Amino acid sequence: MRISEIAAETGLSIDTIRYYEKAGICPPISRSADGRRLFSNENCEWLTLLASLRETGMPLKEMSEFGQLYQRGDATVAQRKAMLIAHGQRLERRRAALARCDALLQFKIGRYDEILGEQA
Amino acid sequence: MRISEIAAETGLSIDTIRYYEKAGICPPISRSADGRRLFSNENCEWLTLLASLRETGMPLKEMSEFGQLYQRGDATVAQRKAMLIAHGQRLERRRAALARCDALLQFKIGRYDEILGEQA
DNA sequence: GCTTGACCTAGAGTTGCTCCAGGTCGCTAT
DNA sequence: ATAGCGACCTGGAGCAACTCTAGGTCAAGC
Repeated sequence: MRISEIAAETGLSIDTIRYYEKAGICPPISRSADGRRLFSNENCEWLTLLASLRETGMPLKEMSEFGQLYQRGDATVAQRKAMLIAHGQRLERRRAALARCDALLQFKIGRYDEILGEQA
Repeated sequence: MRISEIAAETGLSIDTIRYYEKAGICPPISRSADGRRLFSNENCEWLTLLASLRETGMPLKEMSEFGQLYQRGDATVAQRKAMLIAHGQRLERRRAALARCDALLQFKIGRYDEILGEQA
């Protein structure tokens, strides 16, 4: 697949994908004869996972660490599982922050509606 | 209140609070005789709101715009309401991203457990 | 054969912090 | 008194994670 297809598939920007490759956050991507990136299915799945982890707050350093472990095979499964569980806790904290903010928004919007009611 | 108390209250770092004041993202804070910041209750509530909006992905530019509107009084209530509603939609998208990532984590962890079962 | 569009690279710019060096002030213990 | 401590101050450097720009290659369609 071409880079534009991967961008559409993963939601990452083309620049971000190139940046991830250069910084070693995803594995090196194979190239066509004229130097363009050609993504395998495995590349695509990997970037989809990375996009989801990143979108929910995993730092790049941790993402590349996860990639290193993956490359070392099944011996690192327990470590990888621990990383994903830790990330799950991050999700939980984010969910709580969203809920708190939502409550605050509802409260504020309610007060705005009162003011708008008086003005009318 | 002192800056360390505001940091504890809002979850923002002391550096971030100073940065917000310098960048005009929060209103200027009054000072004690020897130059230390003294936060009013209103300052504290405002920073609490900003912290919650920021934590859930509102850009700083939008936050200061919201502050500008607030300063212009009740005439801007409708605009401010629209901004908060738009932010509520951002919350919704974030919630969906968290849920997708959570599903992915559960799936991956399940597969890791299978591998770990075989290894045992 | 020339233009168009998708790709390439290197490098500069942006956002939003975070950290550091060097300095002030008020308080306590010697 | 003074020496040290802790909480604060400023200006500016450093950093993470993109995002954009300039200048270039190449294949395909008109």
